[in-house]
Amino acid sequence: MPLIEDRISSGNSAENSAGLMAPAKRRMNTVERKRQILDRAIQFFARHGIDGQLRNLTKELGVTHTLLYHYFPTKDALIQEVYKEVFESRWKPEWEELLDDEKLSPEEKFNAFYLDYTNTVLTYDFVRILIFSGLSDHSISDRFFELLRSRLLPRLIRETRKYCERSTTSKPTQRELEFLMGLHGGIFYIGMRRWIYGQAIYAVESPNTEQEIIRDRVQSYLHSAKSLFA
Amino acid sequence: MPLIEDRISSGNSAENSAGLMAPAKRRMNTVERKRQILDRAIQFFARHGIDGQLRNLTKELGVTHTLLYHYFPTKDALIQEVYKEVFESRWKPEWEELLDDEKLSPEEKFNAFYLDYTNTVLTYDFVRILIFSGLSDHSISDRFFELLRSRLLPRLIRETRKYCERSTTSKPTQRELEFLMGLHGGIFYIGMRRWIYGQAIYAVESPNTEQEIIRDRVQSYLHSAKSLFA
DNA sequence: ACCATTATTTAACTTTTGGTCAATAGGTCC
DNA sequence: GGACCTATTGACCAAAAGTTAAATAATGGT
Repeated sequence: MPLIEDRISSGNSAENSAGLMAPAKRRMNTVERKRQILDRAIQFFARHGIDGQLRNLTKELGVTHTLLYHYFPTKDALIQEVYKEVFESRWKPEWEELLDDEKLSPEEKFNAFYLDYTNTVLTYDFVRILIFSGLSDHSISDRFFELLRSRLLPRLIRETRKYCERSTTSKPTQRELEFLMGLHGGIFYIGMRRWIYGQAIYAVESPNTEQEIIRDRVQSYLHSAKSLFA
Repeated sequence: MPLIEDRISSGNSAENSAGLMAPAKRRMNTVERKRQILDRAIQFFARHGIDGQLRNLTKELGVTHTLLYHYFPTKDALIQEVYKEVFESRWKPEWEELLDDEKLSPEEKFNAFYLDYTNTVLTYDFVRILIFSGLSDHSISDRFFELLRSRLLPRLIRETRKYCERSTTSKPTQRELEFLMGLHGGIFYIGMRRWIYGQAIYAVESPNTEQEIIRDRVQSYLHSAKSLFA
């Protein structure tokens, strides 16, 4: 009985009543519906964690929870697809190209990389799902860090050394890596504060300030590296 | 039926069978048992999150899950007490005294503070429960950050300015605070990597290295502050 | 040694929740 | 308009998990 009301008052149905969209398709084609479910599921599990209930998720979609089983064999399968989707859609191969670009200075690379990294990775969905994953089975976080460790960190260390005018041949030391993780973690912490702790960060001055923050920190990191590893 | 076996094979009962402890008290006094439950609950919820099941928690204690209701009215009440306990037991008023100590240099204060902060706050229980709280109702994280914001950050900014030989009278600027959060977040990230992502950090060289890491970062922060806010 | 107290257990209830399956009905093709 | 396909639903199940109430059994005081 309450189902009908829920359907009317939620999701696309509401928008329909405003006359802004095409009338509600009672019946969607498979690929479209699956896409829709997956998109919602990402938001949903990012907000409620993997313990969120399927009935609540489908309520947002305006369908019955049993419909999920038409598209995904089990809840866990759905979650794995959410993980995969979030994970694969966020990692940018361009980052590696950027850091390898011969025309840019180390400083420019750091600034450009971390600005884009912030905008891509430090989103509500990604930060929360990454951490939910870390808290439970590590299934996302391990893969993500492996990419970080193998693809990005070596390049960042190399650029750091270039900036310090040191040889880039030898293997990164523990100390160099840890110092870099200080910068990296400090930037990730921006996402933590915003999406985990719910803090409003530089709400007013916004877009410009973010760039300034990153610039300050990158500047500090590189400059200090020079004196620390001289 | 399986209950009996569980009780025999788990918790203090097992230790008793080895003859190492006093014989199992079948019956504990109220305050002692409550303490024991709370301690276990902290570990338990830190590991499994607030969705961990009471039956599993009490299994670790070697008692029936219904016994919990003799000490706590509801699961949520237990969790609130866990939150309160973890929160109140970790905050050290001495930090404020340390940062106000006239005999120490800014650099010494930063090093001493963050070393102790790391050892006190960056523990398995605290980091995970803080984040579980942030992910759900913010009940701990808000209070913790309020203390941080009102008690610690102003002092840390003041010491930063002293180090830079600037006036300490005016209100901290957004930019100064953000730069400080870079240091702070980078250090908190050590706990994240260790207790959320399960990464082994400087496992071999251990205790000394931690100090070195913090020193490097503090050094970098203060030094850069001097040139950034000159 | 007995009694009152209360820590602890046993059994049972309720709600929640992932999952199944047969029935319904929207859409398309002829 | 009928037939076929399949998206979608409704009723239902079983296990999980929080909660309650009554029964049991240590313990401490007299």
